[in-house]
Amino acid sequence: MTVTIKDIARETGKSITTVSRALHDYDDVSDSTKKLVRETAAEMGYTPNLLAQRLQKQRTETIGLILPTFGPRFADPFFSEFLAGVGNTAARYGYDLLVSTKAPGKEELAAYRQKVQGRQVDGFIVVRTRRHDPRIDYLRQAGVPFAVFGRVEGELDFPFVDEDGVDGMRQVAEHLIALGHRRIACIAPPPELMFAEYRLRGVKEALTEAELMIDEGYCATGDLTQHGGYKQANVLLDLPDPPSAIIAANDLMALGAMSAAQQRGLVVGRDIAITGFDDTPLAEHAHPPLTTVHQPIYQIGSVVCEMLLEILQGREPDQRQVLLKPTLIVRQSCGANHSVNGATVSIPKKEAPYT
Amino acid sequence: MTVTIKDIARETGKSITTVSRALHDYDDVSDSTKKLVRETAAEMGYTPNLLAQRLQKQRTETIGLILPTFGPRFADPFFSEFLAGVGNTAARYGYDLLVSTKAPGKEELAAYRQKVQGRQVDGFIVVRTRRHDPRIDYLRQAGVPFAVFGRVEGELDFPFVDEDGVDGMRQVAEHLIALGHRRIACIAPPPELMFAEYRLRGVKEALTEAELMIDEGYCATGDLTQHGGYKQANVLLDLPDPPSAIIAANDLMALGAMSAAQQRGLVVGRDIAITGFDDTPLAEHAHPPLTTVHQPIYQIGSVVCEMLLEILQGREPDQRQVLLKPTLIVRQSCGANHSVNGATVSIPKKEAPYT
DNA sequence: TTGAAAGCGCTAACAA
DNA sequence: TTGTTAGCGCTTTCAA
Repeated sequence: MTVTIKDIARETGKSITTVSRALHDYDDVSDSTKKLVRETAAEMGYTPNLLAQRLQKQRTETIGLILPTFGPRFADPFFSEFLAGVGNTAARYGYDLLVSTKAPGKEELAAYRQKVQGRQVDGFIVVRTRRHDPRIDYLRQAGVPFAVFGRVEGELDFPFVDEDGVDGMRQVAEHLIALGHRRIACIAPPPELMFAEYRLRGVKEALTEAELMIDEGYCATGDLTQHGGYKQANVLLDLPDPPSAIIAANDLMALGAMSAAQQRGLVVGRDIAITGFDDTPLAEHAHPPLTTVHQPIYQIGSVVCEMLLEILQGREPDQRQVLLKPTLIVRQSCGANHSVNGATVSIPKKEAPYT
Repeated sequence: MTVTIKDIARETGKSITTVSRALHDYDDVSDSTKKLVRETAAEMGYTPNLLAQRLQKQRTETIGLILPTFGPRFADPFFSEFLAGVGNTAARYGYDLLVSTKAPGKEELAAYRQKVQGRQVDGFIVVRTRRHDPRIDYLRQAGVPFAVFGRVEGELDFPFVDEDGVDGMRQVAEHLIALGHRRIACIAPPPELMFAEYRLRGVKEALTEAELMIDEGYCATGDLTQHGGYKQANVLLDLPDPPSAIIAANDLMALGAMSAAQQRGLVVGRDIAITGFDDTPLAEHAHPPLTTVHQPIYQIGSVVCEMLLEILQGREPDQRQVLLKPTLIVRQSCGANHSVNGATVSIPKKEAPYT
């Protein structure tokens, strides 16, 4: 049924060994036999059985990616692009990508173990790091190669790519402060996520420098979904002294916050400023378009995958730890400018909308 | 380094065969040896080498999923949820998921071939079908098991799950007609996609029944992204006699269309009706919330995966061909109702906004 | 330049 | 109830 190396051997009258070496272009095989072997292989439609090759080589040429899902409805515009970055890079190196989805927790860790011990992957890509990340602890201790999108608290002795969340959020907060905002609230990510720390810190640093009060009541925590952003924005807007600007920790929550504000009849970009983080395609086409921080997510996927692959091939990656400087993308949701059909018009802006 | 069955054999003084059978709970092994073997296996931290098992069994216990990407920026809120549905189901059956991303075309087909011939997968899940789908032709001809999300033109002799796009779009169009709309335009998907056919047909059937003219100029084609929806909506709105309602073929394009309309100062849900398809979480939190057709994407992923797995295990799936009846989700973007903080209020609606 | 033989880790037919 | 043996498809010493 399927053609094996043995069939080619029989067909050409050569030995299995010779066929194998001919196919791999060893230089101790005569050109004539090489030619013969290759031609018959092609004729017979031979393709190597990767399983057998891998068993022999003790390498799987597969990298694992276990996506942490939160809740059943896992519609993240973020991960699909990341996945494409990782996948395309892996394919370029001839590697396969083994993907699964698991909510953070025991089962998740078990999935890592299982893939390692079943020798199904050569290494892992880890995403969405937690402050103390059991996945990284495990991989480190087990000696399994891995590369990470994100950082953790404590020892950063592993290869990673991350965006500089502190810097990104500083830019956002400084921008809002420059626009005259004084009552700036934020919707933070779940605190166990490492990037929550950075993004929050960026906001706080900017506020402190501007000598603005940091009110704990102004800092809500959302679950990174639109719904979460919506709920938390409502909490903030219900405060006796509501904020004039809301910094959401990601685009999805910003969108939710926008819809909460709009439902109250507020005009986003005039009555209230709202900003996001990630610059997903959603941000550009939101209404109004969302001011946010750009994160080259496809590239990040690509680079983190490349790091891992270099390591797996025994090479030293160009850079082992990459911290990307993010770019602030100013659109209309913060009221800084308002572009209609390409023209930029400024919008009447109140200094302190609610006072 | 890693523990194999041989190590256990040596340790227990049993033969390799006995160990293997003990671990698999064969009933021709004495309880005492079973116990002994299992305990030592556990002690030594044994986990089977799946590669070896699979080579022997000639089954990979892996299913392939090659995502067709369109353009570099592939942020699809749709696929991640689908992926979760497929992935979780596969995991439940003990199957792995091999994922890659390829733009439709030669390389894509080559990827299928390579995975089949390298015996890396037992079967495939195919998504986003084209009218004449070379992937399905190939898999059919190669005798590789597969299950499909979507249908194709011609012979439907394979297992699939699909939503009834005709019905879904009929519901949308009929709803708009009932609301008094007479100038209904649509932004269709790329025509090579099979679901374009169904969704378009649904619209046309409803319009024909209502004895409304179907103007070719009223049917734009978008690339399923927000940007595409934005561009095409602008084309439609620039017409001398612009539509009073725009039916977009998916949520993303609907969102883009909304932002185009809003940029012109139109109030969506009052001056113009806009509808989507998919009911991604984006729809619910759009501003205004988007009237759309619900598609249980997680479930679809789960069911299509289950079908394939049943087939791979030699069983007959419960249902081989599933056509889901979609549900119309009426929100505010079509002007039918307008819900504020849970209360439903009707909005003044113009019969023919532009006349 | 080529081939025989061992072995990657496992399963399964067969014999004992 | 257990062990011997062969073999999945391949790579790689080692000898010829």
